[in-house]
Amino acid sequence: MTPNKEDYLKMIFELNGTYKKVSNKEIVSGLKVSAASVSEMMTKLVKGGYITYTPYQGVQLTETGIAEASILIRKHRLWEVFLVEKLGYSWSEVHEEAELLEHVTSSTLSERLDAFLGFPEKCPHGDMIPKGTVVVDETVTYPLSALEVGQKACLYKVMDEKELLDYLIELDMHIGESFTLLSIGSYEGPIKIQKENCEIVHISQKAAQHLFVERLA
Amino acid sequence: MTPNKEDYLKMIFELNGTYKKVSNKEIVSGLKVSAASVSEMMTKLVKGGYITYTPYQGVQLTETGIAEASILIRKHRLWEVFLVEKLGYSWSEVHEEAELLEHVTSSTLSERLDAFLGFPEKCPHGDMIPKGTVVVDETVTYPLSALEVGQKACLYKVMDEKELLDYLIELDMHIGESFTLLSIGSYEGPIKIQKENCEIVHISQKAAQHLFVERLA
DNA sequence: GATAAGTTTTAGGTTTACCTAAAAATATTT
DNA sequence: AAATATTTTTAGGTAAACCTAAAACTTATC
Repeated sequence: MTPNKEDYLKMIFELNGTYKKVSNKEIVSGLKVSAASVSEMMTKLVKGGYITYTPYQGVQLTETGIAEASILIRKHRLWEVFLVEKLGYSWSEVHEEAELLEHVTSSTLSERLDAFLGFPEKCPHGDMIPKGTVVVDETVTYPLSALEVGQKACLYKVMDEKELLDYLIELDMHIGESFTLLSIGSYEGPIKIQKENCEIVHISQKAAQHLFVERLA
Repeated sequence: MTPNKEDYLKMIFELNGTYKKVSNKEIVSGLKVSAASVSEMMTKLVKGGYITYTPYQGVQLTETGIAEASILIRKHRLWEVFLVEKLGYSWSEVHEEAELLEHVTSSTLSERLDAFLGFPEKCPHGDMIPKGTVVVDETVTYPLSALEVGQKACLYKVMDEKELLDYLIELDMHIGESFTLLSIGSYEGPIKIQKENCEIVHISQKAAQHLFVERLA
């Protein structure tokens, strides 16, 4: 897919480069490029003032870097809302399309799109849509796998990964849906939850690690 | 802007490469790249089977080339409709945005966009939107500059060029608008036309060469 | 603390777009 | 037809992404 500077910045952002150092290794697996390419790009991003770099330690976004990444993420998420709400895409299909659209979106276009969509707060996966270049505080969430039995929670966001999204559609689970954790299987067995309509759903441990929930009273 | 193969094909199409040979020179000015670059790209397009090339004579699109170009033009024009009708752009602003969007539009996306827009027939500049890969016959039009005094005509399409489009907005002229030609100034003087609301408009000869009209009875 | 394992960097090369400048081919003018 | 002008091609180079393989550095293990 040939990521460019913008993609690197976004990846660093997604790996929490806003508040901690991110290793080259993480970027390598995130973008599926060679370690050499990452190393080379980090040098360029330092020159551009987007990141600070401690060799062998990792990179962290500067203010400029955070702003750049936020703008891109904003565009990405606005397109996702558009694709789902206006064009009838399912939320598991939108990521790849948005990935391409984001890079050719002028600021004028993103502002008008935002207005057209009625200034949405969140993308279809439940992530906040940054306003301007300001990074929005995300709600405190936990992986579903970290909950205790009996805890009531609400599905808040989902890692943006096609297979996982398809799996959720199969399970008929949606963002914003509340449920109570019934039991956690041993030996990697599935987690059992009960939805508000009393339906019982079995979720693999692996998926549970990528589903983020808000604890409810 | 760094045109790629798709842009070259589209440019050849727009220079009527469907039914006649197009010179390198024309492509040079159309895409604002060096003659060397055009020459190099033509070699590649021949290898890909998109064009036939007679050295020093010019290029012509093959069936494959026509199909590729039509798909791209379809995407371009659908985006233009979207930008004007849904996002409130004026028709003089949409070309550049659509130019970028068209390249990142999957066939799924273009089909869904088409449906969302209600299967429009024409883009905001009055050009037909190709359906699938089939090239649609364009209505027979003439440059406004070729009309005779007294002829009634209808503005059908406009060369997609920002300055010209802005000029038309200034003159309050719109696609589909009917008028009668009153007089043609000598010494490159303006052409005078009378709109249906009786308003009289003066159009420069230069603009008149880039405005295409349908003759009315 | 020495060895092994893992990570990052450097070195050297590829691709695909671009370019300028000069050579070759064609077209036009005298 | 010869000279001039225009257009196209070729030759040689740049830029920004990529890569593999080997060297350098850091961390973990024995």
